[in-house]
Amino acid sequence: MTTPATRSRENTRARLLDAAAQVFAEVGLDGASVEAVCDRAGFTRGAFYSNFESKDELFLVLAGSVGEQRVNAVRDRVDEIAAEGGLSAGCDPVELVQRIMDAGGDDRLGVMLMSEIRIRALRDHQFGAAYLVQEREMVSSIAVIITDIVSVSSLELKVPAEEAARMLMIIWEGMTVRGAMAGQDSDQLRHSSGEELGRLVQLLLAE
Amino acid sequence: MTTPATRSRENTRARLLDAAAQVFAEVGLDGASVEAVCDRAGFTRGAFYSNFESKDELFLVLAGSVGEQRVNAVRDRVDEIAAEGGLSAGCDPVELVQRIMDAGGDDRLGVMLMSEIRIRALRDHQFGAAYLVQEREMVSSIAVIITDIVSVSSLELKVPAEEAARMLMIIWEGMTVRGAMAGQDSDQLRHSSGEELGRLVQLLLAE
DNA sequence: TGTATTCAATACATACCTGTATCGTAAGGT
DNA sequence: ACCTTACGATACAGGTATGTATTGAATACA
Repeated sequence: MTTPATRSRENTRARLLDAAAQVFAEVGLDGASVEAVCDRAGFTRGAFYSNFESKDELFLVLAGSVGEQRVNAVRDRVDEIAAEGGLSAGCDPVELVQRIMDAGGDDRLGVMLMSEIRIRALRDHQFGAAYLVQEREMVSSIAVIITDIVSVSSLELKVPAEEAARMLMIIWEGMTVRGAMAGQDSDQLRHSSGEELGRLVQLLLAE
Repeated sequence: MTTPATRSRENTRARLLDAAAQVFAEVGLDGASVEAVCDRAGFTRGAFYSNFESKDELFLVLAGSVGEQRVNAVRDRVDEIAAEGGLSAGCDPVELVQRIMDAGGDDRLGVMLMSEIRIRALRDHQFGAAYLVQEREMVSSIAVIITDIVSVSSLELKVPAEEAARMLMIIWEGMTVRGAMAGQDSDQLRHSSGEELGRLVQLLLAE
Protein backbone atom coordinates (compact mmCIF):
# COMPACT_ATOMS: atom_id res chain seq x y z
CA MET A 1 0.00 0.00 0.00
CA THR A 2 3.01 2.26 -0.04
CA THR A 3 2.61 3.38 -3.58
CA PRO A 4 4.44 6.54 -4.56
CA ALA A 5 1.11 8.27 -4.56
CA THR A 6 0.46 7.46 -0.93
CA ARG A 7 4.01 8.28 -0.08
CA SER A 8 3.54 11.67 -1.66
CA ARG A 9 0.26 12.04 0.15
CA GLU A 10 1.84 11.23 3.47
CA ASN A 11 4.55 13.71 2.73
CA THR A 12 1.99 16.40 2.05
CA ARG A 13 0.18 15.63 5.26
CA ALA A 14 3.42 15.74 7.19
CA ARG A 15 4.42 19.06 5.71
CA LEU A 16 1.01 20.51 6.45
CA LEU A 17 1.14 19.27 10.01
CA ASP A 18 4.59 20.70 10.44
CA ALA A 19 3.57 24.07 9.11
CA ALA A 20 0.43 24.03 11.22
CA ALA A 21 2.47 23.39 14.35
CA GLN A 22 4.46 26.54 13.69
CA VAL A 23 1.59 28.76 12.68
CA PHE A 24 -0.71 27.59 15.46
CA ALA A 25 2.06 28.21 17.97
CA GLU A 26 2.66 31.70 16.68
CA VAL A 27 -0.85 33.05 16.30
CA GLY A 28 -3.11 30.43 17.83
CA LEU A 29 -5.69 28.17 16.27
CA ASP A 30 -8.23 30.90 15.65
CA GLY A 31 -5.66 33.39 14.48
CA ALA A 32 -4.30 30.99 11.91
CA SER A 33 -6.09 30.86 8.59
CA VAL A 34 -6.00 27.67 6.61
CA GLU A 35 -4.30 29.64 3.89
CA ALA A 36 -1.51 30.76 6.21
CA VAL A 37 -0.79 27.15 7.06
CA CYS A 38 -0.81 26.17 3.40
CA ASP A 39 1.44 29.06 2.44
CA ARG A 40 4.02 28.01 4.96
CA ALA A 41 3.83 24.42 3.79
CA GLY A 42 4.14 25.50 0.18
CA PHE A 43 0.67 24.33 -0.88
CA THR A 44 -2.65 25.87 -1.63
CA ARG A 45 -5.94 25.22 0.11
CA GLY A 46 -6.74 22.51 -2.40
CA ALA A 47 -4.04 20.32 -0.93
CA PHE A 48 -5.30 21.07 2.53
CA TYR A 49 -8.89 20.09 2.00
CA SER A 50 -7.89 17.01 0.09
CA ASN A 51 -5.93 15.86 3.14
CA PHE A 52 -7.93 17.15 6.06
CA GLU A 53 -11.55 17.72 6.68
CA SER A 54 -11.13 21.03 8.38
CA LYS A 55 -8.78 23.12 10.47
CA ASP A 56 -10.22 21.60 13.61
CA GLU A 57 -9.59 18.08 12.43
CA LEU A 58 -5.99 18.95 11.61
CA PHE A 59 -5.58 20.46 15.05
CA LEU A 60 -6.90 17.31 16.67
CA VAL A 61 -4.45 15.18 14.70
CA LEU A 62 -1.63 17.56 15.52
CA ALA A 63 -2.42 17.75 19.20
CA GLY A 64 -2.69 13.99 19.37
CA SER A 65 0.67 13.46 17.74
CA VAL A 66 2.37 16.16 19.80
CA GLY A 67 1.03 14.63 22.98
CA GLU A 68 2.00 11.16 21.87
CA GLN A 69 5.49 12.33 20.97
CA ARG A 70 5.93 13.91 24.35
CA VAL A 71 4.73 10.84 26.17
CA ASN A 72 6.95 8.59 24.07
CA ALA A 73 9.93 10.87 24.43
CA VAL A 74 9.58 10.71 28.19
CA ARG A 75 9.07 6.96 28.18
CA ASP A 76 12.05 6.45 25.89
CA ARG A 77 14.23 8.57 28.09
CA VAL A 78 13.12 6.66 31.12
CA ASP A 79 13.81 3.33 29.47
CA GLU A 80 17.12 4.55 28.14
CA ILE A 81 18.25 5.73 31.52
CA ALA A 82 17.13 2.54 33.15
CA ALA A 83 18.86 0.44 30.47
CA GLU A 84 22.20 2.13 30.79
CA GLY A 85 22.09 1.65 34.52
CA GLY A 86 21.68 5.31 35.25
CA LEU A 87 19.82 4.43 38.37
CA SER A 88 22.79 3.32 40.40
CA ALA A 89 22.91 4.17 44.07
CA GLY A 90 25.19 7.11 43.57
CA CYS A 91 23.30 8.84 40.81
CA ASP A 92 22.27 12.44 41.04
CA PRO A 93 18.46 12.69 41.23
CA VAL A 94 18.49 16.31 40.17
CA GLU A 95 20.34 15.55 36.98
CA LEU A 96 18.12 12.59 36.23
CA VAL A 97 14.96 14.64 36.45
CA GLN A 98 16.46 17.24 34.18
CA ARG A 99 17.30 14.64 31.60
CA ILE A 100 13.75 13.38 31.64
CA MET A 101 12.21 16.79 31.44
CA ASP A 102 14.41 17.79 28.54
CA ALA A 103 12.61 15.13 26.54
CA GLY A 104 9.66 17.45 26.08
CA GLY A 105 10.14 20.11 23.44
CA ASP A 106 11.11 23.15 25.42
CA ASP A 107 11.89 25.60 22.68
CA ARG A 108 9.88 28.75 22.45
CA LEU A 109 7.51 27.52 19.75
CA GLY A 110 7.03 24.23 21.54
CA VAL A 111 5.98 26.03 24.69
CA MET A 112 3.55 28.18 22.76
CA LEU A 113 2.04 25.21 20.97
CA MET A 114 1.60 23.35 24.23
CA SER A 115 -0.10 26.39 25.69
CA GLU A 116 -2.45 26.57 22.74
CA ILE A 117 -3.28 22.91 23.17
CA ARG A 118 -3.78 23.45 26.87
CA ILE A 119 -6.24 26.27 26.42
CA ARG A 120 -8.18 24.24 23.89
CA ALA A 121 -8.33 21.43 26.43
CA LEU A 122 -9.70 23.93 28.88
CA ARG A 123 -12.47 25.06 26.56
CA ASP A 124 -13.48 21.72 25.09
CA HIS A 125 -14.55 19.10 27.61
CA GLN A 126 -14.01 16.08 25.41
CA PHE A 127 -10.64 17.24 24.20
CA GLY A 128 -9.72 18.13 27.75
CA ALA A 129 -10.46 14.62 28.91
CA ALA A 130 -8.16 13.18 26.24
CA TYR A 131 -5.49 15.68 27.18
CA LEU A 132 -5.64 14.69 30.82
CA VAL A 133 -5.37 11.02 29.91
CA GLN A 134 -2.17 11.66 28.00
CA GLU A 135 -0.79 13.74 30.79
CA ARG A 136 -1.51 11.04 33.30
CA GLU A 137 0.53 8.67 31.17
CA MET A 138 3.46 11.01 31.38
CA VAL A 139 3.01 11.35 35.10
CA SER A 140 3.03 7.58 35.43
CA SER A 141 6.23 7.24 33.42
CA ILE A 142 7.92 9.83 35.55
CA ALA A 143 6.57 8.26 38.70
CA VAL A 144 8.11 4.95 37.66
CA ILE A 145 11.56 6.33 37.42
CA ILE A 146 11.15 8.26 40.62
CA THR A 147 10.21 5.07 42.39
CA ASP A 148 13.19 3.28 40.87
CA ILE A 149 15.58 5.98 41.90
CA VAL A 150 14.30 5.95 45.42
CA SER A 151 14.42 2.19 45.70
CA VAL A 152 18.12 1.92 44.86
CA SER A 153 19.24 4.96 46.78
CA SER A 154 19.32 5.72 50.43
CA LEU A 155 16.75 8.40 49.85
CA GLU A 156 13.14 8.46 50.74
CA LEU A 157 10.21 10.12 49.02
CA LYS A 158 8.21 12.49 51.16
CA VAL A 159 5.07 12.31 49.07
CA PRO A 160 3.59 9.58 46.88
CA ALA A 161 5.57 9.14 43.67
CA GLU A 162 2.65 10.10 41.46
CA GLU A 163 2.22 13.31 43.33
CA ALA A 164 5.88 14.14 43.12
CA ALA A 165 5.74 13.53 39.39
CA ARG A 166 2.73 15.79 39.02
CA MET A 167 4.44 18.57 40.92
CA LEU A 168 7.53 18.24 38.79
CA MET A 169 5.55 18.44 35.59
CA ILE A 170 3.59 21.47 36.71
CA ILE A 171 6.66 23.33 37.91
CA TRP A 172 8.45 22.43 34.71
CA GLU A 173 5.60 23.78 32.66
CA GLY A 174 5.29 26.93 34.71
CA MET A 175 8.97 27.70 34.54
CA THR A 176 9.31 27.15 30.82
CA VAL A 177 6.27 29.30 30.09
CA ARG A 178 7.60 32.16 32.20
CA GLY A 179 11.00 31.76 30.65
CA ALA A 180 9.52 31.97 27.19
CA MET A 181 7.64 35.11 28.18
CA ALA A 182 10.84 36.69 29.36
CA GLY A 183 12.31 36.01 25.95
CA GLN A 184 14.72 33.31 26.97
CA ASP A 185 16.06 31.03 24.27
CA SER A 186 16.04 27.26 24.44
CA ASP A 187 19.24 26.93 26.44
CA GLN A 188 18.24 29.55 28.94
CA LEU A 189 14.87 27.87 29.25
CA ARG A 190 16.52 24.58 29.99
CA HIS A 191 18.86 26.19 32.46
CA SER A 192 16.46 28.25 34.54
CA SER A 193 13.68 25.68 34.64
CA GLY A 194 16.23 23.04 35.47
CA GLU A 195 17.45 25.08 38.39
CA GLU A 196 14.03 25.39 39.92
CA LEU A 197 13.29 21.74 39.26
CA GLY A 198 16.47 20.76 41.03
CA ARG A 199 15.40 22.59 44.13
CA LEU A 200 12.00 20.92 44.04
CA VAL A 201 13.60 17.52 43.70
CA GLN A 202 15.69 18.15 46.76
CA LEU A 203 12.57 19.10 48.64
CA LEU A 204 10.79 15.97 47.56
CA LEU A 205 13.59 13.72 48.74
CA ALA A 206 14.88 13.15 52.23
CA GLU A 207 17.72 11.16 53.69
CA MET B 1 -16.64 65.73 36.67
CA THR B 2 -18.88 62.92 37.75
CA THR B 3 -21.82 64.18 35.80
CA PRO B 4 -24.64 61.74 35.08
CA ALA B 5 -23.30 61.50 31.55
CA THR B 6 -19.92 60.29 32.66
CA ARG B 7 -21.50 58.03 35.21
CA SER B 8 -23.50 56.44 32.46
CA ARG B 9 -20.38 56.22 30.33
CA GLU B 10 -18.46 54.55 33.11
CA ASN B 11 -21.32 52.17 33.61
CA THR B 12 -21.29 51.25 29.94
CA ARG B 13 -17.57 50.67 30.02
CA ALA B 14 -17.90 48.52 33.10
CA ARG B 15 -20.66 46.43 31.58
CA LEU B 16 -18.67 45.97 28.40
CA LEU B 17 -15.59 44.94 30.35
CA ASP B 18 -17.63 42.52 32.37
CA ALA B 19 -19.17 40.95 29.32
CA ALA B 20 -15.81 40.81 27.61
CA ALA B 21 -14.32 38.95 30.56
CA GLN B 22 -16.95 36.25 30.18
CA VAL B 23 -16.84 35.97 26.42
CA PHE B 24 -13.06 36.08 26.20
CA ALA B 25 -12.85 33.37 28.82
CA GLU B 26 -15.31 31.17 26.98
CA VAL B 27 -14.10 31.43 23.40
CA GLY B 28 -10.84 33.35 23.56
CA LEU B 29 -9.90 36.77 22.28
CA ASP B 30 -9.86 35.78 18.62
CA GLY B 31 -12.96 33.66 18.88
CA ALA B 32 -14.93 36.48 20.43
CA SER B 33 -16.46 38.96 18.02
CA VAL B 34 -16.99 42.50 19.16
CA GLU B 35 -20.66 41.94 18.55
CA ALA B 36 -20.77 38.92 20.83
CA VAL B 37 -19.35 41.03 23.63
CA CYS B 38 -21.84 43.80 22.96
CA ASP B 39 -24.75 41.38 22.82
CA ARG B 40 -23.88 40.01 26.23
CA ALA B 41 -23.53 43.50 27.63
CA GLY B 42 -26.84 44.53 26.10
CA PHE B 43 -25.39 47.06 23.69
CA THR B 44 -24.60 47.33 20.02
CA ARG B 45 -21.24 47.89 18.41
CA GLY B 46 -21.86 51.63 18.44
CA ALA B 47 -21.50 51.67 22.20
CA PHE B 48 -18.38 49.63 21.94
CA TYR B 49 -16.51 51.81 19.50
CA SER B 50 -17.55 54.94 21.31
CA ASN B 51 -15.89 53.57 24.45
CA PHE B 52 -12.96 51.59 23.17
CA GLU B 53 -10.67 51.97 20.25
CA SER B 54 -10.66 48.31 19.34
CA LYS B 55 -11.02 44.81 20.70
CA ASP B 56 -7.32 44.71 21.47
CA GLU B 57 -7.43 47.90 23.48
CA LEU B 58 -10.32 46.56 25.53
CA PHE B 59 -8.41 43.37 26.16
CA LEU B 60 -5.42 45.33 27.40
CA VAL B 61 -7.60 47.30 29.79
CA LEU B 62 -9.30 44.13 30.95
CA ALA B 63 -6.08 42.21 31.45
CA GLY B 64 -4.61 45.11 33.35
CA SER B 65 -7.56 45.37 35.69
CA VAL B 66 -7.77 41.63 36.21
CA GLY B 67 -4.11 41.49 37.07
CA GLU B 68 -4.39 44.47 39.34
CA GLN B 69 -7.37 42.97 41.10
CA ARG B 70 -5.51 39.74 41.68
CA VAL B 71 -2.47 41.50 43.03
CA ASN B 72 -4.59 43.67 45.29
CA ALA B 73 -6.68 40.76 46.46
CA VAL B 74 -3.56 38.93 47.49
CA ARG B 75 -2.08 41.98 49.16
CA ASP B 76 -5.30 42.69 51.01
CA ARG B 77 -5.51 39.15 52.25
CA VAL B 78 -1.95 39.29 53.40
CA ASP B 79 -2.50 42.57 55.24
CA GLU B 80 -5.75 41.30 56.69
CA ILE B 81 -4.16 38.16 58.02
CA ALA B 82 -1.25 40.09 59.43
CA ALA B 83 -3.56 42.62 61.05
CA GLU B 84 -5.76 40.10 62.80
CA GLY B 85 -2.71 38.42 64.20
CA GLY B 86 -3.10 35.33 62.10
CA LEU B 87 0.61 34.87 62.23
CA SER B 88 0.82 33.67 65.78
CA ALA B 89 3.27 30.94 66.64
CA GLY B 90 0.67 28.22 66.58
CA CYS B 91 -0.91 29.02 63.24
CA ASP B 92 -1.30 26.45 60.51
CA PRO B 93 0.89 27.37 57.54
CA VAL B 94 -1.10 25.17 55.20
CA GLU B 95 -4.32 26.93 55.99
CA LEU B 96 -2.71 30.33 55.68
CA VAL B 97 -1.44 29.65 52.20
CA GLN B 98 -4.82 28.40 51.17
CA ARG B 99 -6.46 31.57 52.42
CA ILE B 100 -4.06 33.65 50.37
CA MET B 101 -4.44 31.60 47.25
CA ASP B 102 -8.21 31.73 47.48
CA ALA B 103 -7.89 35.45 46.89
CA GLY B 104 -7.37 34.84 43.21
CA GLY B 105 -10.53 34.11 41.26
CA ASP B 106 -10.51 30.37 41.00
CA ASP B 107 -13.83 29.71 39.37
CA ARG B 108 -13.90 28.03 36.01
CA LEU B 109 -14.28 31.20 33.97
CA GLY B 110 -11.59 32.93 35.98
CA VAL B 111 -9.16 30.14 35.21
CA MET B 112 -9.98 30.30 31.54
CA LEU B 113 -9.58 34.06 31.39
CA MET B 114 -6.25 33.86 33.13
CA SER B 115 -5.15 31.23 30.64
CA GLU B 116 -6.17 33.45 27.77
CA ILE B 117 -4.23 36.33 29.26
CA ARG B 118 -1.27 34.04 29.79
CA ILE B 119 -1.15 32.88 26.20
CA ARG B 120 -1.39 36.46 24.98
CA ALA B 121 1.53 37.31 27.24
CA LEU B 122 3.39 34.46 25.62
CA ARG B 123 2.77 35.73 22.10
CA ASP B 124 3.27 39.45 22.68
CA HIS B 125 6.61 40.42 24.14
CA GLN B 126 5.60 43.79 25.49
CA PHE B 127 2.44 42.49 27.05
CA GLY B 128 4.39 39.56 28.44
CA ALA B 129 6.80 41.87 30.19
CA ALA B 130 3.94 43.72 31.87
CA TYR B 131 2.40 40.41 32.86
CA LEU B 132 5.58 39.23 34.48
CA VAL B 133 5.91 42.48 36.41
CA GLN B 134 2.46 42.02 37.90
CA GLU B 135 3.17 38.44 38.73
CA ARG B 136 6.38 39.36 40.49
CA GLU B 137 4.37 41.73 42.65
CA MET B 138 2.16 38.86 43.69
CA VAL B 139 5.15 36.70 44.39
CA SER B 140 6.61 39.41 46.58
CA SER B 141 3.42 39.76 48.56
CA ILE B 142 3.28 36.06 49.14
CA ALA B 143 6.95 35.97 50.01
CA VAL B 144 6.37 38.60 52.67
CA ILE B 145 3.81 36.56 54.48
CA ILE B 146 5.89 33.44 54.16
CA THR B 147 8.79 35.22 55.76
CA ASP B 148 6.56 36.49 58.55
CA ILE B 149 5.16 33.07 59.23
CA VAL B 150 8.59 31.57 59.43
CA SER B 151 9.96 34.29 61.68
CA VAL B 152 7.35 33.77 64.39
CA SER B 153 7.20 30.01 64.21
CA SER B 154 9.70 27.37 65.04
CA LEU B 155 9.81 26.43 61.40
CA GLU B 156 12.49 27.03 58.86
CA LEU B 157 12.28 27.65 55.15
CA LYS B 158 14.26 25.29 52.97
CA VAL B 159 14.46 27.59 49.97
CA PRO B 160 14.44 31.37 49.64
CA ALA B 161 11.03 32.86 50.34
CA GLU B 162 10.65 34.28 46.85
CA GLU B 163 11.31 30.91 45.36
CA ALA B 164 8.87 29.21 47.66
CA ALA B 165 6.25 31.78 46.68
CA ARG B 166 6.90 31.20 43.00
CA MET B 167 6.53 27.47 43.39
CA LEU B 168 3.30 27.90 45.27
CA MET B 169 1.86 30.14 42.59
CA ILE B 170 2.84 27.82 39.80
CA ILE B 171 1.47 24.75 41.53
CA TRP B 172 -1.70 26.61 42.35
CA GLU B 173 -2.14 27.63 38.75
CA GLY B 174 -1.39 24.17 37.45
CA MET B 175 -3.79 22.47 39.79
CA THR B 176 -6.67 24.84 39.14
CA VAL B 177 -6.23 24.54 35.39
CA ARG B 178 -6.25 20.78 35.53
CA GLY B 179 -9.19 20.84 37.86
CA ALA B 180 -11.10 23.05 35.48
CA MET B 181 -10.30 20.66 32.63
CA ALA B 182 -11.67 17.79 34.61
CA GLY B 183 -14.90 19.71 35.00
CA GLN B 184 -14.59 20.47 38.67
CA ASP B 185 -16.68 23.28 40.07
CA SER B 186 -15.33 26.10 42.20
CA ASP B 187 -15.48 24.23 45.48
CA GLN B 188 -13.80 21.15 44.07
CA LEU B 189 -11.16 23.36 42.52
CA ARG B 190 -10.48 24.97 45.85
CA HIS B 191 -10.38 21.63 47.56
CA SER B 192 -8.11 19.68 45.26
CA SER B 193 -5.67 22.49 44.56
CA GLY B 194 -5.61 23.28 48.25
CA GLU B 195 -4.70 19.72 49.01
CA GLU B 196 -1.71 19.73 46.70
CA LEU B 197 -0.65 23.14 47.94
CA GLY B 198 -0.74 21.90 51.49
CA ARG B 199 1.64 19.11 50.65
CA LEU B 200 4.00 21.52 48.95
CA VAL B 201 3.94 23.83 51.95
CA GLN B 202 4.92 20.98 54.20
CA LEU B 203 7.78 20.21 51.88
CA LEU B 204 8.94 23.79 51.89
CA LEU B 205 9.03 23.96 55.67
CA ALA B 206 11.17 22.05 58.11
CA GLU B 207 11.29 21.84 61.86
C1' DT C 1 -37.83 76.36 27.50
C1' DG C 2 -34.45 76.09 24.10
C1' DT C 3 -29.90 74.75 22.78
C1' DA C 4 -25.73 72.16 22.71
C1' DT C 5 -23.35 68.13 23.63
C1' DT C 6 -22.58 63.50 24.52
C1' DC C 7 -23.50 58.74 23.93
C1' DA C 8 -25.43 54.80 21.74
C1' DA C 9 -27.88 52.78 17.51
C1' DT C 10 -27.99 51.98 12.62
C1' DA C 11 -26.39 51.55 8.08
C1' DC C 12 -22.76 50.71 5.06
C1' DA C 13 -18.31 49.69 2.73
C1' DT C 14 -14.63 46.60 2.95
C1' DA C 15 -11.89 42.78 3.82
C1' DC C 16 -11.23 38.14 4.83
C1' DC C 17 -12.03 33.38 5.54
C1' DT C 18 -14.15 29.06 4.70
C1' DG C 19 -15.56 25.30 2.05
C1' DT C 20 -16.99 23.46 -2.36
C1' DA C 21 -16.92 22.55 -7.09
C1' DT C 22 -14.42 22.32 -11.11
C1' DC C 23 -10.22 21.69 -13.79
C1' DG C 24 -5.58 20.13 -15.08
C1' DT C 25 -1.86 16.98 -14.49
C1' DA C 26 0.99 13.22 -13.27
C1' DA C 27 1.44 8.70 -11.83
C1' DG C 28 0.03 3.58 -11.92
C1' DG C 29 -2.09 -0.32 -13.95
C1' DT C 30 -3.10 -3.29 -18.00
C1' DA D 1 0.51 3.24 -25.28
C1' DC D 2 -3.97 4.12 -23.23
C1' DC D 3 -6.96 4.66 -19.66
C1' DT D 4 -8.07 5.54 -14.98
C1' DT D 5 -7.54 7.52 -10.74
C1' DA D 6 -5.76 10.40 -7.29
C1' DC D 7 -3.90 14.70 -5.94
C1' DG D 8 -3.33 19.41 -5.87
C1' DA D 9 -4.53 24.22 -8.05
C1' DT D 10 -7.96 27.61 -9.20
C1' DA D 11 -12.24 29.95 -9.12
C1' DC D 12 -16.33 31.05 -6.83
C1' DA D 13 -20.24 31.72 -3.52
C1' DG D 14 -21.66 32.53 1.03
C1' DG D 15 -21.03 34.14 5.40
C1' DT D 16 -19.14 37.02 8.95
C1' DA D 17 -16.24 40.46 11.19
C1' DT D 18 -14.42 45.08 11.41
C1' DG D 19 -14.53 49.93 11.64
C1' DT D 20 -16.55 54.27 10.17
C1' DA D 21 -19.99 57.61 9.16
C1' DT D 22 -24.38 59.14 10.01
C1' DT D 23 -28.53 59.55 12.69
C1' DG D 24 -31.39 59.83 16.77
C1' DA D 25 -32.20 60.48 21.70
C1' DA D 26 -31.28 61.94 26.27
C1' DT D 27 -29.11 64.92 29.40
C1' DA D 28 -26.84 69.15 31.05
C1' DC D 29 -26.84 73.92 30.90
C1' DA D 30 -28.14 78.65 29.95
